[in-house]
Amino acid sequence: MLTVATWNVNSLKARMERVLSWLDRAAPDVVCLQETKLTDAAFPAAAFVSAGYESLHFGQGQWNGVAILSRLGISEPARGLIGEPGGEARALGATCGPLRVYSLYVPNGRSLDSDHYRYKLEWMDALAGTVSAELRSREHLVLGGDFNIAFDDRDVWSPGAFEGTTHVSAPEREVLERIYQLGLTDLFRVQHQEEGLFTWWDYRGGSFHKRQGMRIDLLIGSRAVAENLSWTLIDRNERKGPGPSDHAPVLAGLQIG
DNA sequence: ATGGTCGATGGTCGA
Repeated sequence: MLTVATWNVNSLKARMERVLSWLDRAAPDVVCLQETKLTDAAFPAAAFVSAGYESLHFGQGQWNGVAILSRLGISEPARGLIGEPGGEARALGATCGPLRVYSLYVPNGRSLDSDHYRYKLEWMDALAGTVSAELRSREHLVLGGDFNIAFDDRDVWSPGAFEGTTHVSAPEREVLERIYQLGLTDLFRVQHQEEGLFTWWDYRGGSFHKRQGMRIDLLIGSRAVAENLSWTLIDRNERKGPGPSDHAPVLAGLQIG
């Protein structure tokens, strides 16, 4: 059994204590982290070594920043996507044992009429191209990330509340569908079909306790990964207690390796 | 419910 996970930590500096205790408890083999908000120089690689993980980090400080932790070795780093717009630290690829892994922090989009929304769609185009290229040589591909897209209405607490906003617009859902059509699967959704299973809750207004969230953090696997999927879960407990990220980790168990 | 919260900052902005 091989466990992969993704978690938007919303500042690794602010979250490090929780991340280390979660690693100890959840014992994942490969972890994709997003929003580290660190420079590469400030990334706490030594602390992860002490916890048993090799790591790669692609950061810029202040905003964005993605990392991969691995207990299965880590090699062949890819910083950024093929033809990626923006030049921000939002995508990091690595080979971890039998898996080719990407940690992804998709642009938020802000609003449907903003340049940042167009940037989001262009960024997703670059992701589709990169995935397509990776699939030519890799059988076992896993994308873990904060996609900032709720693929269908089951993935938001109130479809009415999201009308006219980002995360649910048809172009966003279509570009994610294009990635699925390359042969990839939303690993959590294939096992859990009900509505109201979320990975992100706004800090404001007690959203978590009101169960008002979105499912935007995804583990997406190629066919060879999906065929060997054993279990998936959202670690809701990590959204509780003092000093949580606004995102919960998502985990998957694979019968690989 | 456009934010009453966070985290980057050290003004406000981004989510």
